[in-house]
Amino acid sequence: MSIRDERKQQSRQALLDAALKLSTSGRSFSTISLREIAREVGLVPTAFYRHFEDMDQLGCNLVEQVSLRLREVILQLRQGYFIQQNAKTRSSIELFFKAVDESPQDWLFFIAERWGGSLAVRQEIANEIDILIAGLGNDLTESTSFKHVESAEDLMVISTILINLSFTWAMTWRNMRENLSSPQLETEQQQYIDQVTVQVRLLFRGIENWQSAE
Amino acid sequence: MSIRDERKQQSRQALLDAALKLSTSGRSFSTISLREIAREVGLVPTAFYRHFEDMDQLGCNLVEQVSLRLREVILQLRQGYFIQQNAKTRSSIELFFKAVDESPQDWLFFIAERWGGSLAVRQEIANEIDILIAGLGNDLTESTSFKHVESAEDLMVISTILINLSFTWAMTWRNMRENLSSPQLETEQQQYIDQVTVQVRLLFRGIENWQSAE
DNA sequence: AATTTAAGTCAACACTTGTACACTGAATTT
DNA sequence: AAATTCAGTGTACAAGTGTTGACTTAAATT
Repeated sequence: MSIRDERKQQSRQALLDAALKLSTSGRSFSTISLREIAREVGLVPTAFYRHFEDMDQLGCNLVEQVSLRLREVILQLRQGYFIQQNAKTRSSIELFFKAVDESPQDWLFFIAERWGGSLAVRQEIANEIDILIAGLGNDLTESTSFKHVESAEDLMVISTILINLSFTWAMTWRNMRENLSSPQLETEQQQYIDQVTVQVRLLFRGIENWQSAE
Repeated sequence: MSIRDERKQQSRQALLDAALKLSTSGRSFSTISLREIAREVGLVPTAFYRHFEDMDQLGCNLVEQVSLRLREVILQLRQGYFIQQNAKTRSSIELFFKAVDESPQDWLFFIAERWGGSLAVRQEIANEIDILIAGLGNDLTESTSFKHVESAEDLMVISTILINLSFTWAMTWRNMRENLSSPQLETEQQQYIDQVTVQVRLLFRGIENWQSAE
């Protein structure tokens, strides 16, 4: 890549990073301005247009980028769970929250903007969620624990539940960090992990006793 | 109530209604302005301050009002389900979507602003969701289907799952209406009702086979 | 070495925004 | 009947917004 292209790429990435940072610091993507992003990066407002047509386009590109990272993380979580035979539900959930804490901005942006103010961004996220659900659904197909579930559709249903609930878990988890001080936080977090563990166990209990097309 | 108070109340309600309308027409609450709301109502911008300190306060009052209506609807759904003995899951879900279609703005606002741009609104909604969960949880305690579940906490977990999932259902339902044309819409909706029915049956299958504190 | 390309700059525009302040006039109270 | 209250008006201002067009200047191409 030429020097010029490389520098352009850097600026472009800086704009995306700034947008992600600003739209996950208490406000939402649709309330931050083109000028704010440029200012954050140290560029003049008009330079924005050298990289994106408008905020919507930046938003869509940001979703794409964030989605790629989330897919990677979720993939690892899936493998961690399905590969080891004696997988404990609780430790998997702990890993999930660890993943959320390692890149909270990705999760916050993705989940908050799912029903957020920009139509273009919403649609992009909807597509991406379909892919996430399909991916997890595929994993379930190959897992031994669900061999008795005959319908592939039913496995997609389970995947849908898990993905959607996981978004609520992630947001609730992050909200705790924002609202509680450090001594209280630890115990509340443990309690929440317990609670989510019960949620998942309950769900799996349903799958164990499931018969397709009843 | 005096004539003056009555008129004030009317204006106040008009402002709240306009805010709800504007923040559920493709954009979000934090992107609409005080002036837009006043314009929509037919008032001068500064008249806004006779009713609310700022947009955050209006937002909180709006959450309060919307919550009250949602609580009422959910209460009826709960009674409809628990009172009749031969309650069918599918018809209950149909009733749920009917409720969503009857006041879509309430659901859209409540769910979208749950992770939206205004901190004050977010906190108000969080409180309200806790109440919704507790209410449904109480109902479950009294239902014969769940007598075998000993721990009250476990019932709250079920309630939490149902409430959180229901929000996703409502939003997905509404999105279908926005993205599809009328011939396709009907069949897609039926399919989605089927899908959600499976989700709920799966969940209940889990509860049936549940044992607390395992 | 001369020319072209294009990321970033600069100044200026037409708008919208929240809010302060002094005002009007009908409903209320005295 | 006179005085008061207060929802709604009108003007004004400083600050922020998206977008325009003409510019610089270093990198890339010829």
